[in-house]
Amino acid sequence: MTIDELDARLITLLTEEPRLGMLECSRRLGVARGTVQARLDRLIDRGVITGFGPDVSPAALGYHVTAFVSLEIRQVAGHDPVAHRLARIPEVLEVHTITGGSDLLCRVVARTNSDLQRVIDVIVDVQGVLRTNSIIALDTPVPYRVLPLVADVPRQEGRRPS
Amino acid sequence: MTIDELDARLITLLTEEPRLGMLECSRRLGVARGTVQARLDRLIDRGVITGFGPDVSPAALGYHVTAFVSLEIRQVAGHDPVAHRLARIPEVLEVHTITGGSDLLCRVVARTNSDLQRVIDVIVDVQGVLRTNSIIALDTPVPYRVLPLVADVPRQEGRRPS
DNA sequence: GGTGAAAGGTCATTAAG
DNA sequence: CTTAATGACCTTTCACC
Repeated sequence: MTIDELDARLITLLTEEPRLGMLECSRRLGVARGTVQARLDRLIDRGVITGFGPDVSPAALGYHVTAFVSLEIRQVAGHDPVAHRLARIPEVLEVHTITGGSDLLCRVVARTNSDLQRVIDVIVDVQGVLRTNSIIALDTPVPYRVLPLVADVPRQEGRRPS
Repeated sequence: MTIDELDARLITLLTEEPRLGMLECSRRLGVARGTVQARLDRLIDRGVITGFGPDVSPAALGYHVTAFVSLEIRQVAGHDPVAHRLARIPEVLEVHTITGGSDLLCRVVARTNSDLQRVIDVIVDVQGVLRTNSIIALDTPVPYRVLPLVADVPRQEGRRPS
């Protein structure tokens, strides 16, 4: 249940040049085209690759403010109902249930700081939300990425073959 | 500097069925193929779409633990040097500079809870890091998504035409 | 390995801001 | 007048059998 070095190279290649065809991939990787196709299919139905969706930048859409909002909620029948209501807010990009003093952590975007106030007001109005605490992301020196992880997996396996 | 309804429909379509060709897109959207291509190109070089990379699931690679680690750092000449060093750790998927009591917020993954301890140890060893505080994400009821936001932008523009 | 089907580019025409 | 959409044509390239 893991990936080998060829898989890692394939993922890396596809990440760097996503619009590459299978044939081009096979040439660059130095393997047969059928191999590439088979590897890709396996990665997809093993759930390693979940999709090829276009990556959209909220900032380019005018949402220049990112914040992490932690919520305390009324804990009745699980956290799910609150999370479900939060999911209906477009500016809420992500929700986690967490350990520590708070119950939920949301990643939120807004057009401006005062727009963030509006979004937070919407969140506070969600039934079951008791308190919020917001932290603004001023800058993102390391944007989300998984490539280093992908490249690392085969090396770890190499050291400790399962 | 925003997107219209056709752009939103195109992004939505491509997100739901990423392996669609331009021709198929044009058919589904009811516009000419050249239009789809032109729109896509414009979205890409306006920075709205940043890439088509394969979405990799860390969980499928064996990294079942996600945590948010906030750091206090020695504030010398900017936060950049520390962030730069953090970027060399594969398990660190994301780094933000933030407001509030801490200076940096990292999204981190690990194979297990005790593996998380190892990763945190690596982070603590980074030069300039004074203190860490970790919050584990137990569950993710709303995984990262931008589609609702994308669908919302044209509607907002429609209401308040610029 | 061959074949049908797209991608990707250019162009002239037309429409709309 | 500028910008965008359209349909037509063409060549290269790929996906599938």
